[in-house]
Amino acid sequence: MMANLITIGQAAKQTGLSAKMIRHYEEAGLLLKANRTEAGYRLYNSQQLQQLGFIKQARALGFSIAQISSLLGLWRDPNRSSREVKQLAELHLDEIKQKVAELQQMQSLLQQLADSCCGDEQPQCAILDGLQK
Amino acid sequence: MMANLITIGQAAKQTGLSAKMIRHYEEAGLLLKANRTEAGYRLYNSQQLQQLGFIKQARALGFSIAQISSLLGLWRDPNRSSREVKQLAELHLDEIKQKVAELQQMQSLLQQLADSCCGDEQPQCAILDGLQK
DNA sequence: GCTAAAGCTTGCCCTTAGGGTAAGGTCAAC
DNA sequence: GTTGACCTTACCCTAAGGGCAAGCTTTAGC
Repeated sequence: MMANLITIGQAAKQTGLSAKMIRHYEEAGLLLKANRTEAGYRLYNSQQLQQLGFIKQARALGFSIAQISSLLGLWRDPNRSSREVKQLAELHLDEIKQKVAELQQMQSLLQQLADSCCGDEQPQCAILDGLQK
Repeated sequence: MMANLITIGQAAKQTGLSAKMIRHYEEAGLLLKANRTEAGYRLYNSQQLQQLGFIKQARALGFSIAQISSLLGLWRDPNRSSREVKQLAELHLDEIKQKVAELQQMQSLLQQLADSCCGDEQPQCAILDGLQK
């Protein structure tokens, strides 16, 4: 069995994460404590690399560390039901939708103010007036 | 002249901010150091209340403390040009638009994954498969 | 007048998801 | 044998506050 173990810097390059993130995920409990060399260097195998990739994808979709912890638990659980996974995903989807709505509300109000400000050399400014009200 | 000075708790109630936020804004330099009673209690007048209202409105539009510091500087400056204000607003508007775009991208990808997950009792799950790839 | 409650003060730790830096140990190449 | 690249832990920093503790002040009730 070719162990093919790599250090954290290699793992970082291969996954696109930073070494700092990988240590952070370990400390946060997403990963089991990595094996170490005699000198204390962390060592990763291909399975752990795959988990790191999973985490990266989940982060890219905006899942929090806590949510990813749950997702990884389901991922590792052969008795999971996809319903549980979908529930987690839809909860997060709702969070995203709400954030989008909030931001769009801000955007709309701010755009209105900006549109009504002539943006010239005069001190009179509809934006400041709007904030003052 | 009826001074009409109020303590921080009253100011908080009247502005809808928390006392903690008001102290935070003072410490961050948005407000001049509030006058104090002999016992050290902060006192606010109507002008300062108006500034707090301004800050609250600006926060509601998503401006950061640093941006609000600039906005307040312009607000207080009789020689300002509305062009400067509008520039700040449009910079922030661009930030918001970018954030919306990022979130909508996440939303779209996550929705696709969720849609392709049947969400039943089986362990096979398109969401986990998608995160694994 | 006394006392209890409510309000104020500062100071410290906590949150998210890491980034940055320092001091020091380790490994590989030359 | 030494230099440079890599690794380790530990600490402080971010934004915008929330929460709590210890202690002082003011107000209200009796």
